[in-house]
Amino acid sequence: MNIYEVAKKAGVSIATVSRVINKSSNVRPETRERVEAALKELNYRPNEIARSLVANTTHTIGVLASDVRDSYHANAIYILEQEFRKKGYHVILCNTGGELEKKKRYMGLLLDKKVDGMVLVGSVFKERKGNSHILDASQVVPIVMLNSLLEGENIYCVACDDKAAVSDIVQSLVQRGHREIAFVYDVESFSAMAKLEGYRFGMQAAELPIRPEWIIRTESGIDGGRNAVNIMDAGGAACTAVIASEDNLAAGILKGLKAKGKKVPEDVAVFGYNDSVIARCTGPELSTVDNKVGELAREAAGMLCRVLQGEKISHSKTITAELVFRESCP
Amino acid sequence: MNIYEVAKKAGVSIATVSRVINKSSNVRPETRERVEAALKELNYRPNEIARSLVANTTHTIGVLASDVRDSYHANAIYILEQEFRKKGYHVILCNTGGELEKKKRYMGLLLDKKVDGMVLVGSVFKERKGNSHILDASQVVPIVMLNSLLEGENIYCVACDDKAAVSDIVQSLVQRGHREIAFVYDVESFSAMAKLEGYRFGMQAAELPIRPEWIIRTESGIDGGRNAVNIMDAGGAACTAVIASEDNLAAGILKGLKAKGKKVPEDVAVFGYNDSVIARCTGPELSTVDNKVGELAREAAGMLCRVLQGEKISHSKTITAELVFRESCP
DNA sequence: CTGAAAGCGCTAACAT
DNA sequence: ATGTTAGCGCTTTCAG
Repeated sequence: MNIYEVAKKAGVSIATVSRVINKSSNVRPETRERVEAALKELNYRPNEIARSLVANTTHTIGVLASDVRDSYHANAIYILEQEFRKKGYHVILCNTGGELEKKKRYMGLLLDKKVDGMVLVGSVFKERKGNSHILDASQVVPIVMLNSLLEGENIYCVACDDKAAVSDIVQSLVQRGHREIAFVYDVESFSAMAKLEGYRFGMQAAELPIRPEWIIRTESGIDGGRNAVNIMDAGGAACTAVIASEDNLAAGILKGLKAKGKKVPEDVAVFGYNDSVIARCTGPELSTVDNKVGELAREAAGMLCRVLQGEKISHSKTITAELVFRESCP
Repeated sequence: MNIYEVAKKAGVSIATVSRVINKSSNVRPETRERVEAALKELNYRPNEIARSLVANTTHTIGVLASDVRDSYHANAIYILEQEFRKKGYHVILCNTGGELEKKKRYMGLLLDKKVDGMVLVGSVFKERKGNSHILDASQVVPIVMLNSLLEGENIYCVACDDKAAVSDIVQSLVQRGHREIAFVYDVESFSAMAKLEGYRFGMQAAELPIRPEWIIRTESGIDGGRNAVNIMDAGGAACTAVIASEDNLAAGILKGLKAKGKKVPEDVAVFGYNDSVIARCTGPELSTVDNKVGELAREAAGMLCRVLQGEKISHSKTITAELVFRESCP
């Protein structure tokens, strides 16, 4: 079933069929009707691959994330897909994991497939050094980075101000009388580093000393959180509040504290990050940070679409997070 | 940058370039080297769109799920993407939501884009009646249904035996002395209905009566679970155990019970479903069902790939779930 | 072993 | 207003 068959059935040339399909230029109403009848009868649908080849645009966006299973990524991807769909774009999803090689390979494949643009979800995409693959790809298609920052002609960034958010947490905790506050994180991502900076900044702003044992790096996940409590304990780091860089870490911390007989929030206040469903499942429920992933994703999709339409837009946008207070730090 | 430029640089015809790219037939080593040098030097990469057009295959799979934010779907999609990637396929992701119209539209778009096959994730894709869009699409490309069942020439199904799993839960509960067991669910999906059947079957097998107040339909999510407790309470349905069709419902049930001063598992035992991260975050941690979504997804991807390679395979495969006992029902 | 040329299904410039 | 035709970038007969 192709355009030739339609043309034959309608008794016109393929050019005319193409015209009515694309609602372009002038076609005599009479002819148009004949063609539309043929279209309907044959149940014709244009081959998008052929269209892509000639139009040199696929209406497809490549979305890279390290791991969709992470709820932050899942949320971002959901919104991205919805928004792009509204604008007529498909989304090719790629789970790159953390390895640089894999990210590079994926980006190459997406370019081969002629995506119109890319969105890199999460701060793992900002490498400590060597972001040349991103720069290279941006020579070909526009790239939007969701929650990391990278400068480049054809690169656009939307990020949440994680530093400010954590600094705000510290301030809130200080107001509640806390002076010994720990910070727990897992991976050394751009975003985790921003949060750590926020912690440091907040402590300094409150003129509080920072003991090195209060900054704890652990494995990811609940077990990582639980383990962080052990590390803190072993280090003799008594503290009355803990800020975790992820809700799941905080959930583990809750478990760890409970195991040590500490009450939350009476003995120790706990803060998570992301406002994921986890924060509402734990007992006590977690105070956390709503880092507005939906808003970021909506913005990211909007930016990319505007760029694709040839608009000139600002290269970066920051969104402010919001603290959510629940039982673990009322 | 196209094959013509490479040909020119190497001083050969485009046919020869194509041959070395595709490692096909005989090319004189000497010529091959010249071409490979040109390839490297120009940093040439074939245009996959053009290839797709002539090959009539895109190496792309459409994956439809109602909502990636759901951790079950996210898990499925992660594995699907990984597995397909290994075999050289890309994945176009579609979040269809629950509406039939949207599902139909998406399937049409994917066919237009000439995907090589589709995977429908989750039991929302099996309609009560009117699955003609799926049947129609299966005339064009093979379709794999992950966790629902539909018969068709070119349709393949991988499902978890949810009925058996819930029936097993009931049996376990009965062994622990429970006789008054409730079942809580949210949407009336194929899978939820299978679980409900399992509940009924299990109760009957244990020769226990089923009171209608024990079967509760509520909204989705934590609040739905919490609400289910109120409904049960209002209905005067005293029971000593509750089985939820989803972990998040179970998490809500835990909260609801706590609010009513009931202790879990002492007063009421609670079972979730999915073995999601939620089950390990709650206090007490949830007993739940590991419904092997990873295994299902791996199997689904494997089946589709085999079908695409022309293999004849069985049209359906069932995977057995596993009960996971934690604090809410030790 | 290599090249010329047809064709995948479509759009768009150019004729008529 | 409509048709003819030349590509888009590639693979694949078919000749040589």
